[in-house]
Amino acid sequence: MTKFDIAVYELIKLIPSGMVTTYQEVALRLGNRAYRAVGTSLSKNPYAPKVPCHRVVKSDGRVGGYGGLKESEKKIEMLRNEGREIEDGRIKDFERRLYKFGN
DNA sequence: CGCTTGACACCGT
DNA sequence: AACGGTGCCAAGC
Repeated sequence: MTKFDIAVYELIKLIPSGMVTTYQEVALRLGNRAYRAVGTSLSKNPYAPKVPCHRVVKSDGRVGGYGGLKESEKKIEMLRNEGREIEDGRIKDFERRLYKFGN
């Protein structure tokens, strides 16, 4: 557990239910381009579901990994339960559902 | 230290 | 559109 991890978790807790954001958005909000590092931190997320890491997806609208796996139906189902429609691993109307952190 | 590994992103074929 | 290579940054060993 590092400061970086904490920072990531704190940001992700701000994502409203039903919204999603990207690894890139999180990294940019932290002031760098550590999107890979963001994913690494989430893969170790000890606070699910307090930290809704399932709401963090790839910048192209694809769902991405969850639970330490590259692919996860679990993540998709959770997003569907929040109202997102997902087709073939990709969120429909992704751009419109994207939550951006103000700086 | 230096090298490798990711729940990623971007660019050129 | 699909692939592969390269860049990015924190962690682990």
